[in-house]
Amino acid sequence: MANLDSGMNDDGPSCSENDHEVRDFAVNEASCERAAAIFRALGDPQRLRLLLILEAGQCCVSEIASALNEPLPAISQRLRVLKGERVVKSRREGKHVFYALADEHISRLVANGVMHAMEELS
Amino acid sequence: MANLDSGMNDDGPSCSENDHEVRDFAVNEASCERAAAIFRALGDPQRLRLLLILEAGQCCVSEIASALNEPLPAISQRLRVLKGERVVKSRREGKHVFYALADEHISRLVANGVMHAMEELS
DNA sequence: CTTACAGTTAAACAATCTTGCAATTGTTTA
DNA sequence: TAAACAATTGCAAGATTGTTTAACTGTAAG
Repeated sequence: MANLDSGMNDDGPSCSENDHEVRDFAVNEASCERAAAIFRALGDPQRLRLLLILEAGQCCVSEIASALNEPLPAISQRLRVLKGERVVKSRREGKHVFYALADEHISRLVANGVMHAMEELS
Repeated sequence: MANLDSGMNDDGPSCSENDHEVRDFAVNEASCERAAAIFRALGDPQRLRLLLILEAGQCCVSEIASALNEPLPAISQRLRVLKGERVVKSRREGKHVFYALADEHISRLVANGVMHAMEELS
């Protein structure tokens, strides 16, 4: 990552552009796209509410729908978006499809975001 | 944090609705809105690139613009969005306006998101 | 096979967001 | 005060997103 504090001139950019930076650039480029896609998926109150339910354990679609008191297709759509970004994973069991957060990393991201918000608002 | 593996019944909902949950509901309601707003602000590749620059230290608008090789008004707009959600803060110093990440919490959120993406893509 | 239940998908419409360019504000220096 | 530089704002065009209703698929039970 760039070191902004050093090498700050009055005229030029403070962000040096050496080999290391250039090498990292491609990585960051792809990572930014991916990270932004995840953040975008989390960036909706309704989807986030849904994720908070999954934070407590896996759920099937109709359970989520009744917990959030919303029509089932709406929930299914949101889950589709979340699954498209691999924020949640699903598993069919008989008639039911169970959804869960994709991994611990996502779980932590959600928890951190909401906790930050809660601290702010407290 | 929730334990996903345990507490799953065959018939009933896995998400219990006891007093504790109900009490937390109002808090979560507001927190979701706020957290989603933050995530939404982070959910754009261009804004995230900008934030990665700030991750390394404060910068003025024209520095950011030249580092990202983009027109200054575009950067200013993005900063406005980010500041609107209190993801960044600004400080005027003479002709220049310096921007920085709002706090450590935001910094960690950004770093975690991008690191997750990098690991995924590695 | 048919009924009922669980979930997904499609299409249309509204709403929101992003961007680019031009004009404007604010700040310093001559 | 005028000129130059730094940054912000306004506005229109275009793209993305979210929501809703209805139709469709898949699965188990009668």
